[in-house]
Amino acid sequence: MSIYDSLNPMQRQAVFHTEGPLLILAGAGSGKTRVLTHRIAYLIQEKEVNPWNILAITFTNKAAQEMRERVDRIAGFGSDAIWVSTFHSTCARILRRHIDNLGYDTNFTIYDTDDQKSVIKDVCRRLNVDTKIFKERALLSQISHAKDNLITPDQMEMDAAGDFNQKKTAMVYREYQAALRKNNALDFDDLIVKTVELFQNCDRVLEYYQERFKYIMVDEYQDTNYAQFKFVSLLASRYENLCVVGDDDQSIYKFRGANIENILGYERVFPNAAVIRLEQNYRSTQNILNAANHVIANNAERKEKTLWTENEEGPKIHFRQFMNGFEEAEYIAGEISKAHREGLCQYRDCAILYRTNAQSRLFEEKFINANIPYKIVGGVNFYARKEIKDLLCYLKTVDNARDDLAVQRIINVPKRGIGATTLGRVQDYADKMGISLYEALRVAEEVPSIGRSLSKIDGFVTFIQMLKSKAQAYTVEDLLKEIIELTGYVKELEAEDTEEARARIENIDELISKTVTYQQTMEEQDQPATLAGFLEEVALVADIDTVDPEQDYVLLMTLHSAKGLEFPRVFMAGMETGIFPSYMSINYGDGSELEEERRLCYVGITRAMKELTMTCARQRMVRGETQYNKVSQFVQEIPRDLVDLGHTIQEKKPKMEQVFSSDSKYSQMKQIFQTKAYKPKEFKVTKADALDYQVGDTVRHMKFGVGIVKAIAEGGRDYEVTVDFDKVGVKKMFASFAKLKKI
DNA sequence: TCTCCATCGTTTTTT
DNA sequence: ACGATGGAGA
Repeated sequence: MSIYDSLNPMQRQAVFHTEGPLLILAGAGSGKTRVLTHRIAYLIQEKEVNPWNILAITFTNKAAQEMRERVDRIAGFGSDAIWVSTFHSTCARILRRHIDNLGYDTNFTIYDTDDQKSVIKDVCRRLNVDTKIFKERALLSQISHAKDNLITPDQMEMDAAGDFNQKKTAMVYREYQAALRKNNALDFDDLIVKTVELFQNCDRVLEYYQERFKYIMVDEYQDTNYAQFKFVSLLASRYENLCVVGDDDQSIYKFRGANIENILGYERVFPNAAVIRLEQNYRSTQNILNAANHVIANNAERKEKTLWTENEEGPKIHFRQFMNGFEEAEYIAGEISKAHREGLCQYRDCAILYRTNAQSRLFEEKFINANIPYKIVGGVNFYARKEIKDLLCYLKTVDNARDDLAVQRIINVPKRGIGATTLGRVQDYADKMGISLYEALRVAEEVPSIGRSLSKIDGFVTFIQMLKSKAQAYTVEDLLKEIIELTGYVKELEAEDTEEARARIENIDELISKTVTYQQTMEEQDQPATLAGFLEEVALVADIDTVDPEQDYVLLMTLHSAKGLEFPRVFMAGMETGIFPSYMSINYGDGSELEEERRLCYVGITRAMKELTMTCARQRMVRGETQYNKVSQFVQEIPRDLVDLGHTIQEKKPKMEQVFSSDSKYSQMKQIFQTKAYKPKEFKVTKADALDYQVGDTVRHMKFGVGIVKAIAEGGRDYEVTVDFDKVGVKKMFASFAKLKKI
């Protein structure tokens, strides 16, 4: 009896086929993660491959972590030497060691979307490009697409020929790249592009990694772009042990440059590739799978296949139409509440999937009302919050003073009386001398007509220099705390004394605890905890990575975020024409967009294991105006006999008392909602009648660990508890946020 | 230099 | 509806 006996014949074939290129076409729920983990175990145990020689690329950090854990469980040991991570993290790691070959510093900064926008804006201003005609967004997306396809500014300009607009874009692209280089920064796409460039320019480096990664696996291959394809094929070109797993029906990132040709043309690129299909689904009931199969069959551009299952038939797909979005949300909240009360499911068994992030709001309202714990994935990134970005920019400046953007952001935060005029003068001087902004600040006395601002600038420079000198000896945590202390950032917020300010302080505490976690993880892995490492990790996390499977909450997310996940109970909300499929895919494009939406729908349906509910509203507020939408065509594509329609339309006659009670509840709720907007990740309960701990008790906090309660103060809607933690010292927090447990 | 207010556009999805 | 942006006034 071996661990491989539990696999079906196809899965076993895939596991045992270790040499040479292999394409696994894995339908939804066909156990591909199982195949990948067993394959890694097989390589290590039976083929005696050194774990060190294995590279596995996953779509998210969360998937990477899960894969490592599962390999650990079946292979027992050695899994920590396997390199499992996302494309972006993998490339960042390689570049941190070798990017000096391309003339960058190895402590480069990674720019997020906001940073990119600032750079583009600046570039347009310098080039006199009118951003009313050339939208920053459009420019960025064109640049990004060029990078996805490894097109350089020069090439873009050549391709433009006589096209004026295209030429202008190429110009902006070139200038944008120059600005990034000057700041010693890379954007997300650059991580891949520069790694490919590195491989192409430095044979030695390429050879090293080719030898190192003798066995390569890529998950979610249908969503790779050309640059990523180039990256893996360069790596694999020596041994050709490249195993890719994907499903063309689940390709949903074309808008991000994913090239479906990568998977469809795999056999052309690797003529000796073996192809294995996994078509047995182990996840969903027959009804759910049938529905999915019928929907996806409407797509013309696909590899024909039909998933089947031996699972039970299961309940029908529930479909409900409501008068408006409120009732829709209320219904779903009610259903989850009921099922939980009756012990049919835990909260974490349920997920609500929608097309756009904006749709999460209604659910948030109703969930607070119904006291259901939930977590919203996506939306505004934690690290994109103002207070977080400010502090991170301090860290960035300490780490890489060439990052002008970071310096610009913090130079007058908190207010130091250094305004736009002064900054402009220094910037001009820096440009003229060809030095970075920070260097110019250091020699500010040489800047013409700088006047009284000089002393203020000197103060700032001294401050940063002081931090820099401490950075070597300090942990990231200490450094961050020092910055907070000396800038008075938190003090300023405390003085504001608003709900909003308190929420920001909460976020800052969260950031501190993230530095602690980082330190711990690095120590566990026996790696040095560096400032650059922390900043990199922070830049490359997706919100979905922070989902904790141990915690019992309902997950709310977009269909895109749900890729790769599964839930016993799935609710697909907003099944309306114009919402899903989005109006963009209907009005623009050539129909391929609509097919992508349909694949998205297919992904959604196949997330469900036991029960699937689709809902829609007749009337919906979108961007402040009321829309009347028809039922989504995707719903119509499911055969009638698979669907349970409930009792016609869910018409709810509002009773007087309901109007009143819900009204007052709504205003109550709205208050909470506003504070929550800064802390949407945690479920907030209303003030507990009594806390089950008191001053002097020992309590445990999820992140800060064990500590002793020093004080409890009445604070309006909530208790403010002061705790002295063993690890992180004294903290003040709100009882309902902190969820302290007496021990 | 900072703060307040009006105007504008934005949204489909994300590493 | 909402946030970002830019202009005007203090």
